[in-house]
Amino acid sequence: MRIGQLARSVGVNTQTIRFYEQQGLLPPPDRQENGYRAYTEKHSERLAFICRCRILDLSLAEIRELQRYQDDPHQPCAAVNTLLDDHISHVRSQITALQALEKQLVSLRAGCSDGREVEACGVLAGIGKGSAHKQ
Amino acid sequence: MRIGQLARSVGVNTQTIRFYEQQGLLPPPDRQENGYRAYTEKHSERLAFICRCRILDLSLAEIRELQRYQDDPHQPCAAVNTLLDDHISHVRSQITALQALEKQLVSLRAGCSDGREVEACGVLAGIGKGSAHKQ
DNA sequence: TTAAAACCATATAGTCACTATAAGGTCAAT
DNA sequence: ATTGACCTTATAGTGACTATATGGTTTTAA
Repeated sequence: MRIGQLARSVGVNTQTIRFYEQQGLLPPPDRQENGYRAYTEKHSERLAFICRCRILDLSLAEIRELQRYQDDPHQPCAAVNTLLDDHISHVRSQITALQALEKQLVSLRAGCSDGREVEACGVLAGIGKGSAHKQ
Repeated sequence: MRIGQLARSVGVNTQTIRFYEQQGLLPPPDRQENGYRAYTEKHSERLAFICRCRILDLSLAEIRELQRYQDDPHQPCAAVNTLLDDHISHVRSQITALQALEKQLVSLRAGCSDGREVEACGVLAGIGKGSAHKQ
């Protein structure tokens, strides 16, 4: 299978596949006589795994770690669970931060309705005062 | 005021201030005889405004836009409100996406408890199957 | 047969908002 | 005289790609 076919079948673009190879996430495939990359079903599965991890918003470093577990399957799986638990708390704290942000933005927005001049705009005035320091 | 004092007073680091200058967010200050940047109160206010916008997670491009409104205060402020409304919907869709992601991760995590070998791990198996395509 | 299109290759630069490093000049205090 | 804190510029690194440039190969159509 050439790179274009693999890309279409998994739904990524070809540069991304080369990028994953360069990053050590996808093993370098054999080459055809003309130098084209020749992929096998194994590559396709590995790439699909990477894509599903990315959908779960795992970083490439986390994916590399999961791959090390896959490649040595007789370890205890506690580390995998820990990785996922950490990722879940990461996602949760992102959600919390964004919800606080949303509240702030909505209250700022409530300070102005259209039809004024910028000079009298409650939104710009609202940003202009208040604390500039992060927590 | 020199760059270090400004940085301390607003709570950013000096490179960030130079970066904002280079990006056109902070006007280039006059220089002392030795070439050191000499900031005024205006700069301090402008920098504080930028910081508050960044806390609200506005992009540098959005901040540049807001500054254009500040610098020409006799326009209608509808554009400011629109910018903020767009930003609020952006934040909301981030929240929604992360909540869906959290659900997915939690259900994946439920598929395994510790004490197994990686080979039998429900988490890795769970990532290994399912769709790899983004919507 | 030839020419266009679709494909493949590598290398390099750009995105965003910084942060870090290198290499050096200036100033106050010891 | 030298240490340390400050300032300067320029350049590279972060993460996960995406885009561009330049050129070779293969397939398809006129």
